[in-house]
Amino acid sequence: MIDLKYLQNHFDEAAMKLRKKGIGNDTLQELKSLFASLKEANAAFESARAEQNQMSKLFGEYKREGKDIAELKARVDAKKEEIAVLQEAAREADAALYKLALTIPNFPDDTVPEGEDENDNVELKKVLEPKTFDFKPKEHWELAELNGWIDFERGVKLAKSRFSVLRGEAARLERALINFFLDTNREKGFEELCVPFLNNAAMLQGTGQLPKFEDDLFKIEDENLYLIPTAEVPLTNLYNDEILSEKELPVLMTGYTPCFRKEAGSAGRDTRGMIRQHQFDKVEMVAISHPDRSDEVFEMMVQNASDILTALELPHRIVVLCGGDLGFSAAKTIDLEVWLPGQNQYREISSISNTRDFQARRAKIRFKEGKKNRLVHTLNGSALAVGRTLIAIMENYQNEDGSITIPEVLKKYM
RNA sequence: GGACAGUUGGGUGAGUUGGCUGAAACCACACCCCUGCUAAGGGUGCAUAUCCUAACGGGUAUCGAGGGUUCGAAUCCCUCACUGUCCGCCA
Repeated sequence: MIDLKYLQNHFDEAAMKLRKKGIGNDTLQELKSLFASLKEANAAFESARAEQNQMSKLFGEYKREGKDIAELKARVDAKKEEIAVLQEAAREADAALYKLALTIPNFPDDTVPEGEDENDNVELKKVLEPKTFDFKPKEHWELAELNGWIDFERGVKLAKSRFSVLRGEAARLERALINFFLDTNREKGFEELCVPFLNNAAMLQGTGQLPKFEDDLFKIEDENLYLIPTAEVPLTNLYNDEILSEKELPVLMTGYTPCFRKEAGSAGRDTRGMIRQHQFDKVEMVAISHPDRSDEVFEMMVQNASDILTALELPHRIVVLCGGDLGFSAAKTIDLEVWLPGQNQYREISSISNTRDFQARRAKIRFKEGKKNRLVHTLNGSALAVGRTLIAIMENYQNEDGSITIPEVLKKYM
């Protein structure tokens, strides 16, 4: 959630920032006035309640001294009626404010380029040159079929479309990648965690998936639980409603989880192959950082993800997302896009974001700075998306006969 | 799933004949003093959120969550959640 006081005191600045994300002034004006209404309603309620509390105290004294309480009781009863109305008004103001506030995206950093969509993202650099093939490289689904690696049909039978089954070497390679990613992250100082794959609504709200993106989530019937769309949710919310000590920062965490997404807005996109599935494996990095040092942590995370791709000898490029392509919670996002020779294009394989204090405010993650509590910064990033790495390996390591060479660094995991 | 017990501040843990307890005590933590060496002692501060104030300070809310009784609830009642133990089932 954005800082409402900042919105109140620096409206024009705030509005300018959110324009990058396509939020209009009207919405912000409404938010600002809801905030003002809440403050007003609260003030009225609280002062009335203060009077009541005052009288209640007197009540005790009167009784002890044996005074007549009839008149006092009449007064306090009248006050109570007044309070009931004020309290209800304050509650409504609160509900109205948060209903809107929770749907407002984070402010983009000033360094985020302007732009509408992914076409306006800015490439920062390329790492490793795409390899040239002396034959026409195949796409991963052709290779999957040739090698019997992915069983799309039976995945659909077991669940529904956009589910698939990895078989044999592919399943082993998937597992090898998970281990390789986790080991690498651990060596960089990330603590490895194994977390629940179902999280409750409060946690999903903490990281920003709820209330606005409920349609993208798989929900468990009759339970207040959702399948996680990313390990960012459990890892970040590990410290939900907690106050850390300053010396614990930064908290660096990594974990492997499957991720579940309805891909509701992506009907028709990437229907062929394994690029966009309802369930995919991912190894995630999450950092809880001191707010003054989150930029360094961010750089480190980008570097780490890039290093992993380099170790796998996979050509990739590093792209900074423009305002229009930035996710809801992110202040800044850098994507790593891996080269897919079969598709002849770069495709996203990692997305690393600094959410600044946006998630911290929602999830109430703070740290003690001296005597005061201050919101932390939270960051998350894939290192890496496992299924897409598998695809990248298939396409980049393919041989003319359709066989696939196992990358050197993975051999010890196979 | 059944039975019983519990849920208080960073931790342990008092408080359950309703008001003087937002919360004793101890531990941890921070700062200061003394002392001096593989220690110890003394002092002060220390829940969260929010509002008012230049500040001092004060208001409001929160003792698992929500609701109720009452002038007034951590304390009484109801519902739910969670934890523990025993039983059942189970990887």
